Amino acid sequence: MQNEPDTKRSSSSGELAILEAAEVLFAQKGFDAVSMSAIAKLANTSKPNIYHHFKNKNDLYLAVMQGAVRRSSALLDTLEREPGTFKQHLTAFAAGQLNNILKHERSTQLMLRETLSEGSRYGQEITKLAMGEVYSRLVAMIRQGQQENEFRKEIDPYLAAFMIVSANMFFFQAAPIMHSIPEVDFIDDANVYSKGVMDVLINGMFQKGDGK
Amino acid sequence: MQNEPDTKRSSSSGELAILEAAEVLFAQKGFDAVSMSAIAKLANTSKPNIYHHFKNKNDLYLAVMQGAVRRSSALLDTLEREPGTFKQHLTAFAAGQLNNILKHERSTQLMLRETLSEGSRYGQEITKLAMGEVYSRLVAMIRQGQQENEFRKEIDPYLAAFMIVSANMFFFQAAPIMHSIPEVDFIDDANVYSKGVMDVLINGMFQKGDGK
DNA sequence: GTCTATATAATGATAGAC
DNA sequence: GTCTATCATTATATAGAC
Repeated sequence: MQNEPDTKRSSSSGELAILEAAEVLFAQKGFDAVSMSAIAKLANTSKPNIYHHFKNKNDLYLAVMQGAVRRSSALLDTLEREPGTFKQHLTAFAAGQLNNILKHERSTQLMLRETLSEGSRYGQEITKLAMGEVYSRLVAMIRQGQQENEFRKEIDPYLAAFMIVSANMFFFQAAPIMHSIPEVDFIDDANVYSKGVMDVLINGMFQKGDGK
Repeated sequence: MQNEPDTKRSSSSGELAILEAAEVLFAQKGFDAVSMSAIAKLANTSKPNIYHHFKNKNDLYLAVMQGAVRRSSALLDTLEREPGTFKQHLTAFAAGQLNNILKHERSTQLMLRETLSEGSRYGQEITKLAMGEVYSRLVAMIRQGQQENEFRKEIDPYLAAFMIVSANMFFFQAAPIMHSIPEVDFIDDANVYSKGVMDVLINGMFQKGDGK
């Protein structure tokens, strides 16, 4: 029934099809622009069947968000222990997170939508958790770099981490409108982009002799 | 104030109230989540009166977008000719654009929404124009810095400009969910943020002796 | 230009058969 | 679990009076 296991759902076969269809449509058009009929149609089922699995439209949306975020943060763990120097570590993490974003573009789109909706459907809390996870790891890495005297200590690690997340998120978000600018070639290759970004950022944070 | 250049509408008194109300609501909740009744109520008028001034909901939305973008890009001109060194110039421009974003938050919210909507209401074209204007100016400035041997020549000016725009846009977008993190203080002051960001970026692009 | 009243279609959600 | 049929509500949009 539609009771609430706090982290997970039963995920029967029909339920999965509904969830998948809903995720596609919610990511594409946003919560209000998607009708239950459209979801039912894409999931090859009927509207009442959706209501059999989910209490209402909000409940369905929440389930979609939770699934999306859970999938996104899973891959993050594999990036935690990377070999190499400190700078390589940070660079690899940033590139991995960007690839993660692009791999789960529907989840990302959903999360970005939430940040723009003010009186939100508590999906904003979920977004905060997901982004906060990435964010706090980045902050910790940069702090460590400062303690090892690799990075300038006057730099706010929260701000530096924010710049990395910002570059990754906005890459995803602006890609559709950047593709039409012919001189911009980095937008076609996330690895090229990430390398270029981290080159500037790490160089900018780097502890060196000459003054600024 | 409402002197109409060329392609603009009459902007009678009632029309302005409708446009303003629509902009507020569209920015807050998005196109589909806003009803004509709600707009009429906020504008202190009736629904049929909106249809007297605008052909349909899409037409109203387009008018809102155009007005928003026109207002945003107007202030940009004043930033073009800033005194000081090259680095000061770039820093001032970036800070000015961020202030511009925050000053016209409804316009910005509308534009960001457009980037997330795929089969969009041709408002995406408008967004591209508005962002492209800022973007191309930044690219030109960075290029000039490279020609004057102030910035490293191996850096893609398009990518560097993108990083600045990205930092500014995402600052605006993520502010709501960053405010709850107590250690993050830069989010409360756009000038502090912009200064920190440009410090890292300019330092990262700076041409200096030691290799990377 | 602005309104009341209304047409028409689509929405979220339910009842109840199988 | 899945469906057909239907509810009440709300949406966009129009007709026509003033």
